[in-house]
Amino acid sequence: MAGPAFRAPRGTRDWFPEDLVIARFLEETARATARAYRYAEVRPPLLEETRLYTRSLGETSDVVSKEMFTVPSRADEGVTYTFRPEGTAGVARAYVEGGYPARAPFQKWYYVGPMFRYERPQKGRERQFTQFGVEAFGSASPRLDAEVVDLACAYFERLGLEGELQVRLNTMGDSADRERWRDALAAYFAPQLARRCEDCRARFQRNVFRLLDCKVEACRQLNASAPSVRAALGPESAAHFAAVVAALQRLGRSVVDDPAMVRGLDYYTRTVFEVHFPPLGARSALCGGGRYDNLVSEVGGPVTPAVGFAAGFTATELALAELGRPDPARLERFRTELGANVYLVAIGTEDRDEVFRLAGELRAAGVSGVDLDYRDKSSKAQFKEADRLGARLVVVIGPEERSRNRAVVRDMQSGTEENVARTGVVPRLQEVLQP
RNA sequence: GUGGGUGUAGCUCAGUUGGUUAGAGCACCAGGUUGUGGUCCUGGGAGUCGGGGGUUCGAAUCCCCUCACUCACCCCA
Repeated sequence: MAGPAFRAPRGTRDWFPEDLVIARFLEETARATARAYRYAEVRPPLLEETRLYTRSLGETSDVVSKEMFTVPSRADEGVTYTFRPEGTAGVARAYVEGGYPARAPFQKWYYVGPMFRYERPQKGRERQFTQFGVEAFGSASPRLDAEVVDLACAYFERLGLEGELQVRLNTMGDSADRERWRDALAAYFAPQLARRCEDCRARFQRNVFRLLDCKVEACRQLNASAPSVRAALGPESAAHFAAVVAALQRLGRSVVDDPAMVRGLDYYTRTVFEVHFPPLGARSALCGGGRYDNLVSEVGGPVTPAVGFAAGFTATELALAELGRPDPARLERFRTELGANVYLVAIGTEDRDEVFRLAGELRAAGVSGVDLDYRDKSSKAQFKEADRLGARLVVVIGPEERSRNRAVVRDMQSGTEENVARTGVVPRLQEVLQP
């Protein structure tokens, strides 16, 4: 056979029913966790005007400079749209456009859905991937930062990654602090560029903060005495950071203070954090987030403090698979839905119409997972199919049953059969499947 | 964008120093006598060996190109 004529675009994949078992687990756990903290779902479009991203994420960010899926507008010359590479900018735009700043400024929202980045695919990274994110608008309280971090942790715990989660926390300061820090870093790094790696020299032009998380050993040593953001913090930012740590402690969350952690997007202010699962080694980061007090005003709204995070399903799914979590029993519910509850078997060709009619009655009565054979299989093969689909019950109708207006109901687990009146089949099945 | 690895049945793979009709396991389908699953047995369908070109009497096997996938770097979820 020749290869398929069409393939899914590079970096994308098809989610087949059996793959959706884990995807739905991730998604429904996300919804349940968000609900526990009273975050409500929001669904902005998958595309936004390109300039929303160049404006909010920063022209020099990698995402904007080389990873956007952009399409032209057919109507407006010069306007382009971009498939969302992340969720926060679009949600912030929707928050403003929906009029929330004036009528109900405090909002706790979450979203689950696909994001797109034009990158070279590799392990744990795709061009289309799903993110679960939360955004809380309208409060600068450090307790809200703590709640968001706590929610992120709770999510991973509910997924089965409990026990060894690590929260790494840092602050980027407010705008003024950040400027001071940037200048200090530039002044410190400039004279040592010759001794640093090529990537660092490139980063120096693009984003000085990024030199801090270089992995090259020589660079790391040079980083050890780099000016800390803490020295550049004004009293308010310093107090905020301390209050976030304290609030997290009140929730029983201890954090790792990581002054070298910086995030790639321009909109972060003050709190930034990542949740890691150290047993995963190099790829231990499960989610990232932080506070973005300037973003809402950046996209046209009034100055509005906000904080949030986003977790990628790809990395999380990988983590779960590598660790053999969660317990398979917890996925059983999703897997069961792929199979049948009731399978109807027709003995002879002339019984098929009656079986088909019964299927209609059962579905109309609200019984779920009702299926039957459509491929003219032998009765034996029909039973085999029922077994493969995990049917709890099989209803058999043959010439004998039809002539006497009866049907046989077989319990596939015990193997016991009972002969019931044809009119009693629906109530009987409802009764058995009820508990 | 830069580098490495891999491409043989639906899936996981084998295929000896290039030698006749390319194999296994799983999966799938059908049987193992009259209307019944899970085990077992038998049989079956299915691959232009990623694609193209070259070397050779002969290529899945050697060479070149190309595509795809994959891993790493950059960056990130």
